[in-house]
Amino acid sequence: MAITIKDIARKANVSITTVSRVINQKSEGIGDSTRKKVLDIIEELDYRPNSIARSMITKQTNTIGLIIPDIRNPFFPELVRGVEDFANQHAYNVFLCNTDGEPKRELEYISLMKEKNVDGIIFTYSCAETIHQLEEIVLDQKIPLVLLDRGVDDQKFSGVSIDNEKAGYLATKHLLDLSHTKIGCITGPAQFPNSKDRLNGYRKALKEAGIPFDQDLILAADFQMDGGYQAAKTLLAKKDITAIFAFNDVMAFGVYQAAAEQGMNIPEDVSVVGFDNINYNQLLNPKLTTIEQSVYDMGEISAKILLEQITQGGDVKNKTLYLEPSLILRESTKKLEN
Amino acid sequence: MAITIKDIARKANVSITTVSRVINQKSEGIGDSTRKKVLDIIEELDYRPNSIARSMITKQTNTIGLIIPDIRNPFFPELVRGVEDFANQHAYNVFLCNTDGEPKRELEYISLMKEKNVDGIIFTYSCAETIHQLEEIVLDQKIPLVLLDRGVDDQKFSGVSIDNEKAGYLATKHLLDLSHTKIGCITGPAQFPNSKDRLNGYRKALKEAGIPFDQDLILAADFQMDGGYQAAKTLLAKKDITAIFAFNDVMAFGVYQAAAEQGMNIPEDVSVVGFDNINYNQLLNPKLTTIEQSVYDMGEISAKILLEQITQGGDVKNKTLYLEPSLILRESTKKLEN
DNA sequence: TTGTAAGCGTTATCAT
DNA sequence: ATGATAACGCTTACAA
Repeated sequence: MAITIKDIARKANVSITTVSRVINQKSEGIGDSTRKKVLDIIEELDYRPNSIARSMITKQTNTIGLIIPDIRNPFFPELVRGVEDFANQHAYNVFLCNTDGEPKRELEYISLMKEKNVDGIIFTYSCAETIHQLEEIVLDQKIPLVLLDRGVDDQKFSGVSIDNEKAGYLATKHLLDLSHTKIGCITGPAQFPNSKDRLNGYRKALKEAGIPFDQDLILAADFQMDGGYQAAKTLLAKKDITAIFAFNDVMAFGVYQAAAEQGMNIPEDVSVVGFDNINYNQLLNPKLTTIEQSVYDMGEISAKILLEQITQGGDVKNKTLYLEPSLILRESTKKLEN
Repeated sequence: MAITIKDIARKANVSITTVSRVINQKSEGIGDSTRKKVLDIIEELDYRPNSIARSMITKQTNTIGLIIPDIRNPFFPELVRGVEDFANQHAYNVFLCNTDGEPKRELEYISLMKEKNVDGIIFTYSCAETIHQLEEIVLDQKIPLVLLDRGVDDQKFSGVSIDNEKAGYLATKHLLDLSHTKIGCITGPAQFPNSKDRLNGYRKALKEAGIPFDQDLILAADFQMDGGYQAAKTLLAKKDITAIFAFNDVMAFGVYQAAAEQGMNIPEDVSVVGFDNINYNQLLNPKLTTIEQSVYDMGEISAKILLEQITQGGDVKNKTLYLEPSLILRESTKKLEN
């Protein structure tokens, strides 16, 4: 049997109330000698208050839920770390949940987290439809929630994301500046807001340069390497494309594979721009030019916003933050010679 | 105010006991009509029992702690996923904790997990000393714990790991078979049991081949890319080394960098073997020959063992499992011409 | 088949 | 400055 506040009280000849007071550092009204006595006994017995019992009363668990598609996607470890570090610094623990982007599991985890009485949730969703149901589940119970990365709805929830449109614009502009005009695009799933926004940036850059938008140059994939590979194969085959903009680095890896298979060199035959700047991608040959998003920061900031909402309680205003993307120039893009 | 078992009871005109019974699916003694009535109301009000309150009584939280050095190390996402999947399938949630291998944080997290009343802990430690303190903290309270990956102590705790000695042997043997005799070794921190075991395998292979062991060929690093890079620089400079065995892939990446800097080609000038077979390393040029460990499986198995211990309660025998490593032949090793 | 009541380990309220 | 006691929301003997 674990040792409880009662044991401390008994051994110190005080009431459990007193013990509770010294544990919670109530400054008011405790004799110095009593405090010391209690503290000593706590130390001696190595007593730790049972946080479950505490939670019952305080309605706080010092726990947050972090729901993401898949930690194996190299984008997420950095993000998770940002969340966990900030949370831990503020005495919170984090439940990690992988949904694989399946709507059913997304909803299940949300429910589960509610059942476990987390103080708040950070959620990277995959399915737009989930968001609607979220409102029912979360909104009326006022459990703080911040949407992370995949599109953000600044009406109903707080959110953190990069400025995806700007990012799409930057990447495309870079290729245009290198005289490319036939720029293939491998997007994420069409319904993802982040994909839409990046594509908007792409169109904007094109329009600015007076180049017509060609739907045939756009292929949707799944943010996986093989998806990028398949899409690249199609793009490289059927069009006189001189550059490809992949909406994440992992898919850009697939482009590398497809190019190698077809005996095309990067960047001589085709320029490639990625997205995310995940670790170790500078090991690629040639090194990948890509869009950097401060993933760790995103995680940290989302945790910060969440904890603010938690501590401020009830009716805080939602807050949506957009981080600045930037272009990392490496070796996979090259001016088009003619 | 969230809705409780009382609300259900009141609305159904039954006692909370009855409600509790139908929630927990006690087969015994509940009238079909009552059950249906209660179920309907639960559905209607979308009631979920408060797991905190439940935990107070049952002494179970359906929660486990997973303590690792750093999720950003590409070895861990796969492992974490294995744990989380298995846990989730059995209605457990997992707290993710990153220690950066700092002994202080390792201990803190263990304590924290105890305070949060997790049902068990999966622990990848970094500091041998931590293990001693673990005994005090964990053993006398019989909180189930399984040691993962970094060395295993089959006396006091359960554990899951690959057969590191065999892995070291396999890698070294492969290089010996290719006629290499001057084989540099970049190990992990010297005190890590997994490093020691891998080195033992290296020695064993050498001995078998009748080649003397040379301590100067062995450099300890930190499992990070830069550590591998530094060590490789030293090794490549001072010795007529023709092959390097790095104790993880990330350090092998560092070897690639160092080799490139010194204008050495892999595998023509130096053969390289890695360890872990992390994702995307086949994107390296040349593709990395490495030791495969079934990381996902390790995670899954550790979760399985942990849950067994949890459900069997009290005095289960500790269980230590060693998985089989295997050599993945790719392009970074080559027969030594002479 | 159903209900009453005790109790889990805390904190919060109100006395003393 | 300290203590008695009622919660918190549930499960579980023990009754009925």
